[in-house]
Amino acid sequence: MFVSGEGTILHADLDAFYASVEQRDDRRLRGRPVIVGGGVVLAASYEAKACGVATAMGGAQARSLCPQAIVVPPRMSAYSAASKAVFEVFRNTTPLVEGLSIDEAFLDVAGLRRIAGPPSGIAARLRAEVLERVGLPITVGVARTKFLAKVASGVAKPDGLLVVPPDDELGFLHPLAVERLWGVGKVTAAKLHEHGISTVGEVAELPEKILVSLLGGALGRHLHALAHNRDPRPVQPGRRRRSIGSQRAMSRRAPSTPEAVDAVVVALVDRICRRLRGADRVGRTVVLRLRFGDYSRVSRSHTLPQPTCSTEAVLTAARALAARARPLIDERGLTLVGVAVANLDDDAALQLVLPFDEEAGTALDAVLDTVHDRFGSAAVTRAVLLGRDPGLSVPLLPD
DNA sequence: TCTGGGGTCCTAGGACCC
DNA sequence: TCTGGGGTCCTAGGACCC
Repeated sequence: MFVSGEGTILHADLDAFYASVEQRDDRRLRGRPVIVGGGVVLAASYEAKACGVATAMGGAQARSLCPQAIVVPPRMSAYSAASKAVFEVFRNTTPLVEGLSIDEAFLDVAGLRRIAGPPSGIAARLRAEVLERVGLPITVGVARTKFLAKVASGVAKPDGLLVVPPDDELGFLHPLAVERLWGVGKVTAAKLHEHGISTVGEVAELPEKILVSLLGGALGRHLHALAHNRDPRPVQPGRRRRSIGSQRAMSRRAPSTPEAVDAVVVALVDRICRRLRGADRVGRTVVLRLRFGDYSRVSRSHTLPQPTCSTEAVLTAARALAARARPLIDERGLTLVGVAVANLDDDAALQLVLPFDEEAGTALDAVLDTVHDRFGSAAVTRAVLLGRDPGLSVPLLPD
């Protein structure tokens, strides 16, 4: 495939997102090392990163590396609002926006050349606009493929813009460390290092078969393709979330009695189901995730016959899973509980059609009983009855 | 130095079906 | 006496990402 001119895919990535929001909102933090989060580092400003502080690092280690750092508690609603504002700037640039997380997205600007000029100019204006409207620094990578655009923004960070010239993509890519490849983490990097492979170019020299035998089918083929700069994935604006979950750390000191675990499970399920209803989503699989004192983890899951966003239905399943895991909890000591609902369905409204017999005065009660059983009491109060004959159709409108 | 909270995707085995 | 080939769904675990 030959494409002339610059690539048309932008990867836009906010720099040290949470920390940048804190610096934006409190001028005393500007230019100084900032750590967001106490127990572990959720985000570190570039001044803190210069001391060696990294995301997900334990708080004690971070403070010893950077004693002068200012530690602030996270303000999730502020980050969420900032993210919304940034994504609005993205969508003003092009409708083809694929969000990857709260702070990064792909933008396809292929169709904009006539009205907005070349991608490098669009990218420069995008950065200026995010800074002006939201007050946050953002790095943009521009390339012909998503993968390369993401690599480019990673290399250009912080507060940078990097356009990968289409006629020298491999020249840009091959000298990079394998860790730059999307999908190569600690474990995979270690396996590659064992075989004397440390750059992308060295990965490219390996036959696909060898990579597959080393890393498994999907990852082997994926890395082989990426190392040769093959990435046909289009920017997908419509991507939807596939699971919604919530988790909470448990105190090591307090014993995780069944009652204590249940209280956490109830709170998590309540939060998740509110989010499900708020997003007009329903799910079928309930997953319980546990982490223990020895850092081992397990998950237990159960798939329901019908998708639901009902707190009661999800809670019943989650409680049963917790009961199954009880022996492990007693044995290893609980440090984290998570619940997730997966197998999400896009349907905004569910329809339930039941036989309706006008003669029998209990027909409506029977329908509402069924609605209650399947979707919970909130659905009953929202059920709108439509139609008469031969069935009664009840569209359920979640929150 | 022991660690948050939110996700994605892949693998592998077993049940079950034709 | 011992057994094909294909598929789907579910469960559990693991690696990885921000």
